[in-house]
Formats: sequence, C-alpha cells, structure tokens
Amino acid sequence: MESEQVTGAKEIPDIVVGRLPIYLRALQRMMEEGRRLTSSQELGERLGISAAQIRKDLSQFGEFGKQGTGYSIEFLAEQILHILQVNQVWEMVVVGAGDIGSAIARYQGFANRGFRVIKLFDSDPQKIGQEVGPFTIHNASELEDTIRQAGIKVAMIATPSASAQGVADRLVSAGVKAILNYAPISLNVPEDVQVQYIDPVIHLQRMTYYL
Amino acid sequence: MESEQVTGAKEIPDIVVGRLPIYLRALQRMMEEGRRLTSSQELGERLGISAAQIRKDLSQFGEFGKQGTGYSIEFLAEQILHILQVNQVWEMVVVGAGDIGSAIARYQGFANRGFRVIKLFDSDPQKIGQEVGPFTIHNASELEDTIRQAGIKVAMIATPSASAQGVADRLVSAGVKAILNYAPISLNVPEDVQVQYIDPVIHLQRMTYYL
DNA sequence: TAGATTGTTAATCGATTAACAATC
DNA sequence: TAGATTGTTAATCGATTAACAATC
Repeated sequence: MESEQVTGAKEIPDIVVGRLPIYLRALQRMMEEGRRLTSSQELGERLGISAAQIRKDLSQFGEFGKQGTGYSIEFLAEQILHILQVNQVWEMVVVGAGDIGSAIARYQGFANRGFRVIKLFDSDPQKIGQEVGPFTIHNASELEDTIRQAGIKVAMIATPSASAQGVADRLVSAGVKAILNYAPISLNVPEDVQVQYIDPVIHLQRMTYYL
Repeated sequence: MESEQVTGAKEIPDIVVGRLPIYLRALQRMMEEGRRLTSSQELGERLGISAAQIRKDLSQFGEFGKQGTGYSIEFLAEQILHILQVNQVWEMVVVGAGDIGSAIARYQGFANRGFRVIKLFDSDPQKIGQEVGPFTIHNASELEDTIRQAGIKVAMIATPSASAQGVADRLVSAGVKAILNYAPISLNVPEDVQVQYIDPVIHLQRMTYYL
C-alpha cells in the first residue's frame, strides 16, 4: 500500500496497547525463570491468546523476532518497556489513606515495573501525620503543590466514592494525566487524561453470571 | 428468524456480560440519588457508552424499557441483579493476609453488591491467629475444609506470585468456581472455573503509553 | 395528539484468525 | 539442507452503530 494517513502515524488500536502489559509481565516472568528465547506460540499458550494475535499485535510496533527461532525474551521485553514508556520510573501520589490506599501505597509490586509511590494523602485530620509503612499521611490540601512541584503525572484515587470526582478534578487541574481509580464510580475527566478503574465487585459480578 | 440453535439458548457474548456490572453500578448510584427513571441515552452519557449499545446489550436478556419513557431504574437494576445472580450473597474466602489481602477482607464495598468475605487465610505461622478487622487469620491448611463445609464457590487470591498457582489448584480441588486473583501472574484452571485478574500495574502501564 | 424512546434490523466497522512466503 | 517461526495478507468473524417502525 502506498497511501499514508496525512494525520500522522497509523493509529494503534487501544485493545492492542492493552495487551502489551500482559505480554510484558509474561516475558519478565520468563526472564526470572532464566529463559532466553520464546515464540508467539509459547507465549500464547501461557496467556490463552492465539499466536497469530501476538505476532499481529507486535508487528504494529516493529519487527522484534527472527524466523525459525522466535523472540529474544530480554530484547522483546526491552522493546515493550520502551513502547509503554515504562523504561523510566513514574512517580505517583495516592489519595485516600484508608485500607485500600494504605495497601497500595505499600504495595511491593510497583518496583521494577515502572512506578513508585512518593506520597500518600488524606483529608481526615485524625489520619494526617500518621505513618503507613514508609509513608507519612499528608494533608490533602497539599495535593496540588506536591503534584506541581514534583511534576507528577500519575495518581491513584482510593477515597470514598463521594469524594472521588472532586479529587480527580483537583488532580487534573494540577497536571495529572493518568488516574487509577479504586473508588467504584465513573469519573469525568478531560479527553487528554487517562483513567482506569479497579473495582473488585465488577470482576466478581462478571464471574457469578457463569456460576 | 425461525431457526434455533439446537445446543440451547443463544450465547451471550462475554463482552456484553462484562458490561452488565457497569450498568448495574450506575443504576444503583442513580437510585441513591433518588432517581426513578433513566434512558439509554442518559446512562450512556454517564458511562461513555453509546445508547444503541446499551439497548442492544439489554435486549439480549429481555425487554426492560418502555417506549417514550425509558427504563425504571429500580426495575432494571433488579433485573440485572438477577441476570448476574447477585440478588443473593456469595460467601468468599480470601487467601493471603498481607497488605492487600487484609485490605480486601475489610473492604466495605462488597456489602449490598452480592458478596461477603467469611474467612481470611495465610500460611505464615507468625500471622495465623492475628486479628484483621473482624477477621482472625486462619491457617491455610484449613482451606479445603472450610470451602467444602461452607460450599464456597468464590475466592480471592492475594498471595505472593510464587504461591498463587498452588493456591488456585487447591481452591479448585475443593470446589471453588470463581477466582479473583490479585497476584500478578496468569493462572491455569479448568474450563469450568472463572478467573479474573486485578493487577494495578497492568492498568498503569496501559495509561503511560499515551503520556 | 406530539414527542420521546424503545427494541431490532441492516450496515458498517474493527478485530481475530488462517494461511503462507520469506528466511533464520 | 530441513525444520521452525516470523511478519503480513486476505478471509472470517464478531461487535458497534445508524436508522426506524412500534408504541408508550
């Protein structure tokens, strides 16, 4: 094909982007296992995804494999890290220091996967000043200052539902561009701000349909 | 159309089932707001989903609306509760009493949404016997007995990655049919067992692509 | 009645899969 | 070389959207 979109590079489907972190996680696991090479078939079997789909997805970004031998696990992982921009560490703030906020602030799983929590906030005077693992709970009134000064782009909301939209508005106004929301409520944000949701009940209800 | 699948009722696409909990959550929020009626258009605007899609999705299960007036929020919510089988309370066990396991055991958001945690397990002798909110941490060796005696069908895994597959195998052997896995690893389970995953890093990495 | 909104059909759009030449 | 596996094309499959008759 010789025609090309004038508007710029070809658009990568969102659903493809969404699978890259899954591929990356599997590749990093294989690295821990000491493996060197893999194939679209093996990766697909591990993940329950067809080999063709994995090859198709990866081909959107470049040619990372070798015919006959497959993919270097380390090389492919490195490529995906770059594509997802997680070959750097994104500093995050957590808003809401209840059970969930405290647990995610202390979560060990961010290390080596591109993220680090730098500060934990709450608006409850009873909680402000208390320690949660290595964190001191800060007054939520300092939210904007912290975000602006540290150039924070990523935040997690773990407040009650009633506060979540208000917190989101403040995060966005201070420059946050990606929000992971643990409050069970849909957020309205500008188009250029990414939002993802974690609500365990949504997942559970999806499963009980089949029981 | 007069033909009918001999194999049984028409198959509902998984992606449609996956949206029902989202609809339900929005409807329950509207109920809290004291609303009585809604429309596919309003619901769609709240959720960022097209009105046509919502009507199409719902039409897979029956006719729940009225031309000209829309949907009774309470009635539609009730119908979806039934479809998803969350018009009952599913008792759950949580395996792993670290930060995450303790937080989800105490999570207030399960109430009124069809789920209740009844027991929390860990294999660490240091933790067994300790209290976590209203729960006492039980020895993971009692897992199978508890599940069989209480007829538990739903479980959450919040162990380290290395233990997750082993725990899943034990859950399945004891009769669990739905697993929500917080460990960042893909699980292999029989076809008749549902698995859903919660890994915040997957969501975060999906967003950083666009930053 | 006039206006609004459903449920459904057909058309469109997009994603997945199958197949295979290229090549390591 | 023979075997294996990629990257890519074309075909298939499935999901979304647009449109509208039905009707509250």
